[in-house]
Amino acid sequence: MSTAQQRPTLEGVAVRAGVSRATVSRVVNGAPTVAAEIRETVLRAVREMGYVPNHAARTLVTQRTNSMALVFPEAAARVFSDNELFPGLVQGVSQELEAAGLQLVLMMASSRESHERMEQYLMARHVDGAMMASMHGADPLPMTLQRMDVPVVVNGRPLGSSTVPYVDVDSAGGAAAAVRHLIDRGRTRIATIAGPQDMVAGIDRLAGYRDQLRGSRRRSIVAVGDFTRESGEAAMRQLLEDDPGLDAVFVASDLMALGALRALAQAGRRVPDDIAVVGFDDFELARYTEPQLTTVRQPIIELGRTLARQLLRLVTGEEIQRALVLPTSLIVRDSA
Amino acid sequence: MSTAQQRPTLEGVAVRAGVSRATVSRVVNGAPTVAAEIRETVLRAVREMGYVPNHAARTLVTQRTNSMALVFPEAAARVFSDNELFPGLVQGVSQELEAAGLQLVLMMASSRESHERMEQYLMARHVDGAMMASMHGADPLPMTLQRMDVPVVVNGRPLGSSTVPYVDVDSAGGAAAAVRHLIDRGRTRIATIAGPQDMVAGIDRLAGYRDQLRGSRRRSIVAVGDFTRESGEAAMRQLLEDDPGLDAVFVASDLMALGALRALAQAGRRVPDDIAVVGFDDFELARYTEPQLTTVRQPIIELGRTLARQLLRLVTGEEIQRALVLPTSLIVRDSA
DNA sequence: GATCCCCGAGAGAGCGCTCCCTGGAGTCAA
DNA sequence: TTGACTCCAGGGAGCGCTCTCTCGGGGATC
Repeated sequence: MSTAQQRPTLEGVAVRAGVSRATVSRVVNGAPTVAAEIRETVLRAVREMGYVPNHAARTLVTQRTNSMALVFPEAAARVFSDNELFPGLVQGVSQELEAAGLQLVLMMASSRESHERMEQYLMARHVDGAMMASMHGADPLPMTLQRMDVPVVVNGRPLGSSTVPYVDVDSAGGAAAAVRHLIDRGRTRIATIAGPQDMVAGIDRLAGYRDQLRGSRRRSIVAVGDFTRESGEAAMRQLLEDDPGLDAVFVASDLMALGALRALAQAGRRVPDDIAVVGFDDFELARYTEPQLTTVRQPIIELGRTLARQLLRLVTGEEIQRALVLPTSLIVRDSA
Repeated sequence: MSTAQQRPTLEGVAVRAGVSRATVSRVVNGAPTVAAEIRETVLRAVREMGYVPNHAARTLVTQRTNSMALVFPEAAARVFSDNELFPGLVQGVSQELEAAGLQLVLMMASSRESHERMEQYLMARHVDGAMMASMHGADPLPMTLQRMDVPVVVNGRPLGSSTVPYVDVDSAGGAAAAVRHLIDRGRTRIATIAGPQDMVAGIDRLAGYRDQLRGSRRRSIVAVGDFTRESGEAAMRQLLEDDPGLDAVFVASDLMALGALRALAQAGRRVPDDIAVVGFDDFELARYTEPQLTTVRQPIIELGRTLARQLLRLVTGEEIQRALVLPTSLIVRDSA
């Protein structure tokens, strides 16, 4: 029943324009060695017939697929923080690829075996390159791909030894800025609720806090959470108990800051009057807390774009810096 | 410098296994007409050489690309509510496609011209089918694709006349359930803060509220917002002013409910004691409000899966229901 | 006016795969 | 034993495109 929309081919256009297939190909691909008159004729035929090149045929001979993969390995999407960052990242990547005329293939592994399928797929060069996001732990896949000459860029400094190029945000710098802000506001006893110490973000944010505090000859007061609200609440209670004289806390994620805010409210401490609070991430909900949360913003869309741009360079064989670190910025609202 | 990883081809495997190309093809594609012994030999060769079929070559002859597009037309990603739903939708779609061995091509239009590029791309059958999400207004693209025999399914009941199959969530039912819950709790003067009336979600949620209220012979009290927190806050203030005797409000989005909560706090009304509040969406932040928000949840991952499943059926030529509506469910927390 | 170039168009091979068609070998009934 | 038939493997065409190579013709040069 289907109308069998016979798509026009190069051949068809060639016949209509009264030239050879090769000439049409030249025109379509913008080769300079075509007489203006003939080019016009061909373009008209292309327009009239609604010709669009067959992607598969082109890929078959050029060996380029004109598409890039964005990979989220292994149930990454479970974590709320990933979910929050996901849209921005995709948007950034998407913008950049679109500008380059490339397609985005999204791959989310949901199980161990799909992880293997992904590996196969990428190794088989079904895409021209891959970006890997939300790397938890030390996934060997990026290195494997690199060894097989598949261009790959990862999001976030890889843990362990790795020579894969990456793009990250300046977690340490952001944390330092947050602490500096607290110091500037005259706070003297500044604690932190750190993130898990097996994740780069957790490690770097704590390091930034420590460095800045050390620089100003104050002692650090540390509790560790796991980036969830509950853990933030518990950590805050602990801190209050350990050191009731606190007048500020830098919390390594907005979600934990939310928990901290609640613990503080329950303890009857006013924010920011009694205790100043700074978060990290600038999640949407940071604007909806009471008081609104001062926090560190990551340039998430820019991160996506940079990821894509680096991959593009890699694919075209340009030299790239292995590490690219994007600046974070302190968003001052009401909580500090 | 590149090691020029000569990927093995069917031919190579055939030589190694001492059979013809056609036979290898049969084995790889699981044709039943191959002797067990030969199959084994071939499979061994495949394994040893790490053979993976060339996707482009296969597509060229079969005319199937083994990939589906998920399309977000025109700057959809601007809206927070889309951002919140985006990850779940993608996850659902992705799960289902992965199970079917298909790839997901994500397309986000960022401008008018990219909208055209998308149209070209889809019409050129670079994918086997398309899912369109976040349809704002009455985009003609789905109908155009349908006319060109490109399988397409949209998310959300299309406004205007359209014969394109869609999957939606039961907004009206959810709203009705929310109102019923309020009635059951003994509330008598139940207002609503509706969403924009040029969006299906806004329309349907208001309709559900009205129907349920009419059924119980109560009068409806309506304010209209635009799904933002600010509009929710303003609308709540308005309602309070218009009808100080309110004892419940159904808010058509969690974000607006957040605003309403704030307005109520400022007006010194206690929730849920003085006024009960029910939201809609079950965004993550609904769990972090004070008090925690009772709200209507949409099965967002399931929505994604269903979207993909419907498209799969469409592509394989099965008959499908044009409209599929997934149930919503009331999540009772503390605000009502 | 003959020779040499160079520019621009066409011919043709082939990318890796599927699938139709052919044909050989084996099976079974007559 | 033979013919009809089945079963299964191979041959080969061709999907739509790119790209190299070839070749024709017009202008410049002597």
